[in-house]
Amino acid sequence: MTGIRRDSVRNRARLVEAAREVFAARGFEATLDDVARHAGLGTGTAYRHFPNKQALAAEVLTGATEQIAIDARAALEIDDPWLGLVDFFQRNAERQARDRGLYEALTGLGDDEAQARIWPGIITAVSELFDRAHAAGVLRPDAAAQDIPAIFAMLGPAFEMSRTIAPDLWRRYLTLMLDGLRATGRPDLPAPPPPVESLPLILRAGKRT
Amino acid sequence: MTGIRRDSVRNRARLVEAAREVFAARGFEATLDDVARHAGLGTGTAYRHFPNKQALAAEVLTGATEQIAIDARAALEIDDPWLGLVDFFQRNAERQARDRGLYEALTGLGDDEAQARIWPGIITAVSELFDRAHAAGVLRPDAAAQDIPAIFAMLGPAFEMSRTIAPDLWRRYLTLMLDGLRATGRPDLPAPPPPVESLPLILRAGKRT
DNA sequence: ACGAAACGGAGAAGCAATCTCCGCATCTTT
DNA sequence: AAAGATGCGGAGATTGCTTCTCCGTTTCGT
Repeated sequence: MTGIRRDSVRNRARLVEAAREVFAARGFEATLDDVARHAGLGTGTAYRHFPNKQALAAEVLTGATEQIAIDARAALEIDDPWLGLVDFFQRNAERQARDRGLYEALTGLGDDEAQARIWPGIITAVSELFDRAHAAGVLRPDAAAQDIPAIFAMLGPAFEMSRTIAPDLWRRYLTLMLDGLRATGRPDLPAPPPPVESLPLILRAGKRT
Repeated sequence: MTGIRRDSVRNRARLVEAAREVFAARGFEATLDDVARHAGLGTGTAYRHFPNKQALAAEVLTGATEQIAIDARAALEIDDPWLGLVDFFQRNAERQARDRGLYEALTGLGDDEAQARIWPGIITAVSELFDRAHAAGVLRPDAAAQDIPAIFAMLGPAFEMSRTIAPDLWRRYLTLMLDGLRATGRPDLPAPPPPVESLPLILRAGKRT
């Protein structure tokens, strides 16, 4: 009887690491072949360790996604309700700006179950941030927690620009939107926020069929 | 010698009309076959009248794109500098919300020459709107004309949501961003606006290679 | 040194879009 | 009304991917 081969274990780890880098840089459009090559391994090896791209992606994203809800809770520790909100958005935007795969997983382009699993937790956690800010009167009264996925979706193009133009450019546009969210005597927002049931649709919007 | 056949002329017109509808609804991902079928014609007919999809798209977009610069000039007729700016954004967003093909043509996903042809005119026209608003002190001082394409790019996801959730939803997020642009004692924007030379890159960002 | 396990990468298989081809239908002209 | 020219239709050839398999060769563990 033979034991577990050391090279096999090492190659699996290399694949995961390569996938992390490749998906972050190019999103899920990258092929498993791309990942394998980047890991210095053959295609066959990639397919022996993972049945398909989704499986590998799932492995890579676990943790990255949990982090989001953790961040939301951390933001609640910050005393100033406004700064807490800003902190949440900045932390998460920062990650997504660096990781295209993460952005795609959170908004529509990745796989569906992942989204369904992740967002409810985020919304719940962030709703508290919103409630607190509303109570303190620092957030415009007509802003709602349902606006969060929409805001992240809109940041997507800003992340892309950041990649090609200047790494920090997204901060400019996030600030613009956050300033729009502030409560300082401006007109009411037109149109109600999207209904909660349509959250999945918000995220799917833009997904090319 | 034979004259021009009437059915041929009519079919060409039908194709253009069908293309207008199909591209508006589904963007340029639609195939020429799709357009032909929607026109009630065969694929071959489509390819006889237009060498390829781009040619048809060009025909459909002429006019729609000129309209934008016209709108910008019209907005200058409005006395209130702020309202003029809002008017410009709203008119254009409205068109793009209804016409996915137009949005794609203006931002990165369409064909490149079209963009190069259109944007300079827009920027020039809108720069005046910005200058006027800056002079009146109604626009945050650190906002620049280069931010316009970026803002439109970010509205893209909002347009998609509007299509699937509520037709007016984009107004909510446009207002959010415009409110962020307003001059009412808020912190400076981080990161400078993208340099003018990088405008094409801004629009290309998000274009999948 | 031997057998089991894993590797590599060419290429099979599948898929989707673009575009061609030619027998058939429809027009215009006389 | 007949004839020739022109346009139509849509099946399928072509092209360009990506996904995934297969098996001769290499590397590992005992």
